[in-house]
Amino acid sequence: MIPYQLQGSPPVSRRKEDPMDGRRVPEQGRDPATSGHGQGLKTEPCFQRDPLLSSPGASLVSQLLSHTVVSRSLDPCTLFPSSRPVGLPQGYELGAPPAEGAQALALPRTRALAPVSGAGDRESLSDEHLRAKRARVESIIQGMSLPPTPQAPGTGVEGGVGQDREKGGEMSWEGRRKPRVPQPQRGAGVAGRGAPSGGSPHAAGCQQLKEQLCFLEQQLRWLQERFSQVCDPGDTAQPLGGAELAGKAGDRPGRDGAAAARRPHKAAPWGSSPGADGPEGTQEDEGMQEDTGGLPSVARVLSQALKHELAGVTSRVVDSVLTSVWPKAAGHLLQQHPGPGAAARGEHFPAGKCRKPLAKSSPVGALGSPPPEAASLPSGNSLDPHGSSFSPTALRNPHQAHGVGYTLGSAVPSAQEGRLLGQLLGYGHWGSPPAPQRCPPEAPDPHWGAPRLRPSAVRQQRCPLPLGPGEAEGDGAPFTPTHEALTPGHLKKAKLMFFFTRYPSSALLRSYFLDVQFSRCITSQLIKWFSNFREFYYIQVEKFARQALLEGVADAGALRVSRDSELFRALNTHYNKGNDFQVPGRFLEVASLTLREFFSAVRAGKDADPSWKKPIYKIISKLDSHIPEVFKAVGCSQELLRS
DNA sequence: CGCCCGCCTG
DNA sequence: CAGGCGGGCG
Repeated sequence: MIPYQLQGSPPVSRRKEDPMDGRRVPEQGRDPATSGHGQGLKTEPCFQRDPLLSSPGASLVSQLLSHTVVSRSLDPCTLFPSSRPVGLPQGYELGAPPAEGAQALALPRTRALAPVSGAGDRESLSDEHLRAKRARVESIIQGMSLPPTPQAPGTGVEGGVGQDREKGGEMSWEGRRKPRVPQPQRGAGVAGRGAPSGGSPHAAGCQQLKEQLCFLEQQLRWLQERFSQVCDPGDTAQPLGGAELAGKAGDRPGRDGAAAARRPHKAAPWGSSPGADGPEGTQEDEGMQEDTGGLPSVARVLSQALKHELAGVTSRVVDSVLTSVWPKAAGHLLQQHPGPGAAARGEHFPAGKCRKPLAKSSPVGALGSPPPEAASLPSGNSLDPHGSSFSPTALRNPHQAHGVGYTLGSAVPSAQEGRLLGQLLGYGHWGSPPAPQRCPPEAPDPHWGAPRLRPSAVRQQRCPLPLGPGEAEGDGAPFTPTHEALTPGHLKKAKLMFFFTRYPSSALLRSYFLDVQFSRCITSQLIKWFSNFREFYYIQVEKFARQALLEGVADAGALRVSRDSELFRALNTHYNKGNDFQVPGRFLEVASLTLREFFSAVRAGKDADPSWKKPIYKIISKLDSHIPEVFKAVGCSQELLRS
């Protein structure tokens, strides 16, 4: 009726927001060197600016070890007793074969925790092992996340850094990103940049691993958290069906209920009032309360199983990292897997103007470059939503640390890592069989990530340790064909990706949907999807912004999107139905900013201008962050459906 | 001209 | 979500 006429009527045809002039603005975020297209397009070499990477391979490891400022109670020395990073005296078997290497490192830690140095009864030490391994992963991740810090293993710097991290959540969002942004190519005089920019060979791999680890850790904790919620007797009187619960926990009152319980106030729709926040803070490591004698046997079993699996996987991840980060030690083992998988998948690119095989340009890698304009963020208080057990660094880094465009070699981290990580996340099947994989055959990987995504596995109550012969690889062909059309699984994946990127370029899409036979049609569809996602997103945000305004909110800065806010729930249920994915904190920041922008704009009456949203879109378009490589996992799309 | 964005409609 | 449309950009 009216609509049509309005639409056509020239006068003030509604609000004809034109696409932002910076059309390619979105690309900006992807192009580390520039914010437009100015100079460097695919300038691979230039991006290796990450401070951490700028140090020679050897010292890289040193840093990993020396920066071991573990969260509370963990003493670096405990983790790495005699192993002195820098010199690495009697070559602490860092490069030792995977499994063993891990053990070697783990033991000391274990001993520290349990004087019962008895390496015999592993069963009873499982917990310690788990913790130890987790601690190690954390420390490594944290270490990698930390600034270059001149080779000062045990200097006081550590302490300072550590504390800083503690406050990580308080640093302003822009403050965290900004630093690296302005950095031109050739290291300016920035202090931290002192380190030479050597060891670029492993740089790429390292960066990716770092990034993936961060992401991985988040997901792991997420899993654990959810797991414990499921098993927690107190968590509503849900029948201990563990498995089934897991699947629904998300939508159902189960989780939300629990959350609500923790935060009764259920603040205003637009978010919780400042100060009154500390989301997961309370139940911190609910997972830590583990073996509480209270857990029903079934739960206990599940708990144990999960712990064991976690331990194993964690251990492997660590090995993987060490191996990649410190190839020298890894001996021949290392072999810079340029990703045969990548090559193999490259063929998926149809003719036309498809980008070159991932092998080089990797628009993806170029991604994550921190938006220069991030400064525009009015966001005063940056949040780190969950000041909980999460190591702040782990949370704040995945999106900024990756910053520099690494990725020169394989855009795909190496089928191996991809696999491991992917499986950890439950994206179990892999179409990339090639992977020269070094994963120990006995690796329980195949089952990993299953706990929640594949209830059946849990239900069977497989024996804790290794793999349950039951469904070994059995289900489904390991080969994922390249789809001609987009499937529901792809849609789901796209939605999750939206949490990282609102304005993906077609190139990026192509690089993340490797199991799809791209065509103009497919590409358009994907782009359309994101367009739709955006539409929904902006509509929601605007709605809440207006609501906040009506409710008398005065300061835009008070607006915040927390995991408890209605807005978040609205968005989450649309992009993350089932709630089986931990929404990256960064998304909350972006959403918060969007909310504030809308709020301010509306309050200022700018909405009178037909294209008042344009500026906002422009801002938001610059906030895309790098999408975890895991999403490239072939089969990921399919697996997602099952969850 | 193709690509993509955003809006609107179904 | 998908179509269709107008529109800006390279």
